[in-house]
Amino acid sequence: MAATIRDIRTQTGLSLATISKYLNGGNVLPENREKIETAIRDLNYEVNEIARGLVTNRTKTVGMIVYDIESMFSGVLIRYVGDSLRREGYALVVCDSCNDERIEADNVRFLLNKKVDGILIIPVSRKADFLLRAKEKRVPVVLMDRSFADSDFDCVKIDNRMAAYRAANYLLERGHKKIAIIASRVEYTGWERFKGFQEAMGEAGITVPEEYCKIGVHTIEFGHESMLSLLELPDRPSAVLMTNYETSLGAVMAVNESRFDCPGDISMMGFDDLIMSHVVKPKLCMVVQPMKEMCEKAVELILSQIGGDEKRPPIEISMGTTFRDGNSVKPLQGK
Amino acid sequence: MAATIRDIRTQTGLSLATISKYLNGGNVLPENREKIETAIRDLNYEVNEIARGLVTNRTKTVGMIVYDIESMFSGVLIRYVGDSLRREGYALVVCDSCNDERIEADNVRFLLNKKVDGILIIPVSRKADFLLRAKEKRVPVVLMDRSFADSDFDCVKIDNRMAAYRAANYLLERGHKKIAIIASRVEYTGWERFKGFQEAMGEAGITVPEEYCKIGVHTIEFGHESMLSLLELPDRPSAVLMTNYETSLGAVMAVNESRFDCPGDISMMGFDDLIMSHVVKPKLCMVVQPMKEMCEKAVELILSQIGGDEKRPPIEISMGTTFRDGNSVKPLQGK
DNA sequence: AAACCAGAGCGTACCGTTTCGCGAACACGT
DNA sequence: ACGTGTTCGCGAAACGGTACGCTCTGGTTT
Repeated sequence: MAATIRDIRTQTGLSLATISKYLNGGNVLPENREKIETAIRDLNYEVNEIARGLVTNRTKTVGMIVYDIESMFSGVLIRYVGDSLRREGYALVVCDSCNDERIEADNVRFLLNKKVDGILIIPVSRKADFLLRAKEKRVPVVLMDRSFADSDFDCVKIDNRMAAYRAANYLLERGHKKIAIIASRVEYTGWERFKGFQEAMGEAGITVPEEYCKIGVHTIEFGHESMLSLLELPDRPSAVLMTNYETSLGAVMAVNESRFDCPGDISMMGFDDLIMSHVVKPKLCMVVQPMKEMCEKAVELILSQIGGDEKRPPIEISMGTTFRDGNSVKPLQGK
Repeated sequence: MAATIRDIRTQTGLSLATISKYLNGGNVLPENREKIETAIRDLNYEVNEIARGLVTNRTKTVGMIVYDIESMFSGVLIRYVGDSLRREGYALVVCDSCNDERIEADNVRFLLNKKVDGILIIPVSRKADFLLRAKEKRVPVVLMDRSFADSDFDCVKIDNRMAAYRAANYLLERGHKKIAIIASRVEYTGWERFKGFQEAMGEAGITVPEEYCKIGVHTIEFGHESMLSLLELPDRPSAVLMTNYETSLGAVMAVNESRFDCPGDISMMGFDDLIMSHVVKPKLCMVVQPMKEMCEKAVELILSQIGGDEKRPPIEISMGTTFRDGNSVKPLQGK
C-alpha cells in the first residue's frame, strides 16, 4: 500500500543504497538529490521505522516506569519527560508499577521485549537486581528521583536530605521548637528527608519526641490521619513538616476539618508545588523540586547513553530545591 | 547477541517454519514441541517483536492523544487505558496536544509514522480532517470523551446533556431557582452540558439571566474568576453548577477565599470525582463520570477493530453518570 | 486396492530498511 | 601521461521473523 524505498528506486533509477544514504543525511549528487526529493513527494514516501529498527536495532522509543501513576508526582514527570523526548523524535511508553516490585520487574521485561532504546525509571524496589536484564542487553537505564546504594546507573534526583534540613531550619529560625514530621518509612526520598530533618533538629539541640515522628507511607490518607493524631496530642506541636505532596494534602485536609486553625494554632510546611496546592487554604509554605529540569536532565542522560558508542562511567546528578512562600507558618517571636 | 529463531533451528534440527508455527500456537508433534521448548530455554530465546512487526505489520502498540495532559481528567484516562492495554500485551504511547490543533495533527502523523496499531484520542479540533491520514492508512481510531458531528469513528463518551440536565434538576428540586453555571464555549463537553442545563431550567419555566452564564474555558483560573464575579453580583445566585473538574476546583477556591460560606450563602455542584475533590472543603456534591468503564470500553473497541478482519460500522457508546453526595447544597425549603 | 484426507513439516519468498566492499569517475599535482 | 586520492553509486547480503503452497505420511472410505 504505502510507498517503499523500492518505489523510489524505480522512479529515480538509482540504487537502494544511494537512496538510503540520502535518507540518512549522506552526500549524493545534487542532481540525484533532486530526483529523490521529487520522487518522495510524488509517492509521499515515508521511511518505515519498523524496518529501519530491524536492522539498526533502534526503535526510537524509550520506556518510563513509574512507581505509581496515581501519584501526582509521577504524572508531572511523565509530562515533562514526554515533552523532551518527543522533541527529539522519540516516543514514550509508560508503565505503572503500582508500588509493587513484582509488577516493576515485569515492566522491565515488557519494555525490553518491546525493544525500547532506553529505560527511565522511578524505582519501587530497593535493590537493582531486576534491572540486571537491562544491563545484560546493554539497554541504557536512568534512575529518577530515587537511587540504589551500590548500583552504577545514571541517576537524577534532588538532594532530599538538604531540602528537609533547610525546611526544618526555616521553622527553627521562626522560633518553632516543637516540630513534628510526617514522612515515610519505605520510600527512599521520604526517609532521606526524615534524616535531614533529624539532623537540623539535632544541631539545634532539640530531641524530637517519638510521637512527633509520623513515619508511614506517602499517601493522602497517611498525611490525613497523622495530622489528626498530632492535633490530638496533649502537647501539640507548633509546626509540622510534611515530606511529600500527598501527605501535604492530607494534612491540610485534616487541619481544615478540625477545630484548629492554620497558621493560628499550628504552622505547616509542605513539599512539592503542584497545581493542587494552589487550591487549598491556607497557602502552603513549601519546598519545591525542580521537576522540569530534572526531567530534561534525565532525557539528556538517556539520549547520551543511547547515542554514545563507547560506554562512559555513570553520572549521578543531585539537584537543589527552592522555597515557595505562603502564609502557613506563624513566626513565634518571644517564645 | 540474542538468540534467534535460526539458533533454535540449528539446535533442534527443525525448520524455521515449524518453529514459527509453534511460536504462534500452531500444532507440532509432541516430540518436536519438547525439543523446541528446551532449545528456547537453553538459549533463552525471545521472539523479536520488531522483526515480527515488519512482516505482520503489527507493533502491538497503540497511541493515545490527549487534549491536555495537564488536566487531571486526561491523566486518569491515561492510567486506565494503559492498564487495560497492558493486560492484552499492548504498549501505550502517550502524546499531548497541549490544546493546540496543530500539535494535535502533528501527533497523529507522529503516531502513524511510529506504526501504532490504533489511536485513541480525546480531540481538540472540532473537525475530523486531521484524522484522514489515519483512515487512509486503515489505522483504527476511537474517540474518547468528545466526538465529531459527522465523522464515522468509534466513540466512547458520556451523555453530557443528560448529566447536566439532572444536575440542574437536583438543584431545582431542592428549591433553588437562581442557578448560575460555569461552562465552556469551545469544548464539546462543556457546551453540551450547558445545553442540558438550559433545557432543565427551561422546563422549570426559569429564564437564566445572562450574567449567570459564565461561558469560557475549562480551567481552574476561569472557574475561579467566574465564581468571584458571581459572588459580587447584586442579585447573587443561590447555587452554581460547575461543568468540569478544573472549574469546580477554581470555584471552590474562590468561595473559600471570599467572605461567603458554602453552603450557607451559596450552594455548589461540581463535576468529576477525582482525588483532589476529597481535599477541598466543603465536600462537593458532584456528577461523576464512569471513567474506568469508559476506558475499558475504548480499549475494547480499538482492539476489536485491530483484531477484526472485516470492517464493521462504527460504534458510538454513550454512558450515564452518577451522583456523589456531599454537603455543598443547601435545601431551600420555604423559598 | 484405489482414492481421499487430515496433520505435520519444509522451502522459500517476502517485509523495508541499512551496510559493506568495491569499482567507476573525476580532479589534481607531478 | 600517470599514479593518487576523493567522491559517489551500486549490488547484494544481512536483520529476524511470517506465511504461502507444497510434499509426505498413514489411516479411513468406498
